[in-house]
Amino acid sequence: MQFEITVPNDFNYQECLLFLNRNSDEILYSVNDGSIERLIKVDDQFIAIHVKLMDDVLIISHNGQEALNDQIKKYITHWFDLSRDLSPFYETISKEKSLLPLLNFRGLRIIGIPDLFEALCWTIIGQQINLAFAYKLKARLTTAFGESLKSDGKRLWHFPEPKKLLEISERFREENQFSRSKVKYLMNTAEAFEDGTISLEKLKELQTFQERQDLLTQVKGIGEWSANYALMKTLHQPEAIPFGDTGLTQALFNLGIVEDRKDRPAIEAFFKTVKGWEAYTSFYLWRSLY
DNA sequence: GTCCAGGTCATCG
DNA sequence: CGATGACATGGA
Repeated sequence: MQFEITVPNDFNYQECLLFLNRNSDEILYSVNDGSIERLIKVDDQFIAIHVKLMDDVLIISHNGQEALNDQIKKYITHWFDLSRDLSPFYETISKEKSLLPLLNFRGLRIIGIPDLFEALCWTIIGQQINLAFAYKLKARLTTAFGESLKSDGKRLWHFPEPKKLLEISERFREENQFSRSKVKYLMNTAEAFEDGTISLEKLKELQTFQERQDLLTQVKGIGEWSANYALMKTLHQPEAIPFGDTGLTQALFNLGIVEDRKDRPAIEAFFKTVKGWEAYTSFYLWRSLY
């Protein structure tokens, strides 16, 4: 099955691919010759999708029923944040001299994580270790507990369901170099999904950013950084700022926006100048690091 | 060996 | 409250 998505203004496929391709240990999708493959879950079914760009149109092919086209389109739209008008963002950063370098990445969109559970687990995996190692850990966790499907001779992987992560054993932890706290936090999160404390629906029902952050940080292991990261990547909340992020503070320092990377008030003051576009500014600041 | 990495929690004063 | 140490391990 195949269908098309017309891309919006200010969409740069190459910039998005560059982000997707930043680590070769990524296991949840693959990028080859400008096309992307991924195993996604829609309507409780696992569907292998293939995305490429031709003449400003995204061509989506998949191995599911035609009836799923709408939901798959929704998934892609969320993943690449295609429904956002970025022109006000570029206006905003154009007014800040220190942010002009970010205009080089015009057309880059926040690459989302449509699955809330995956997003939260990814934040836990990434806490306090370097990204390269984090990708390795994610791959180990996924191949041990995730779902997979063979498509064109290649195995595609889907992040584990909450229930599966409750099976993590001490032996797995040791053999795969997870710290005790990471495993504890992952299982806390899995439990919160299993018992209904946290769900995407519940999160969406809450009206304010603060309420949403509070719900997520109820889980031991999800702190401010993790909650805000998930709100940025899964709910596309424009005001989400990953405070405490080392990459973010590094980028702010590099651009001469803060002198002291730990100066939280200075960082908060800076973000007031990009109000409504805090998440996008953060994402572009990360982009400025490579 | 040292330092840091897309943090978080518990425990102080 | 804000500060501080523990946690845990790969990679530069």
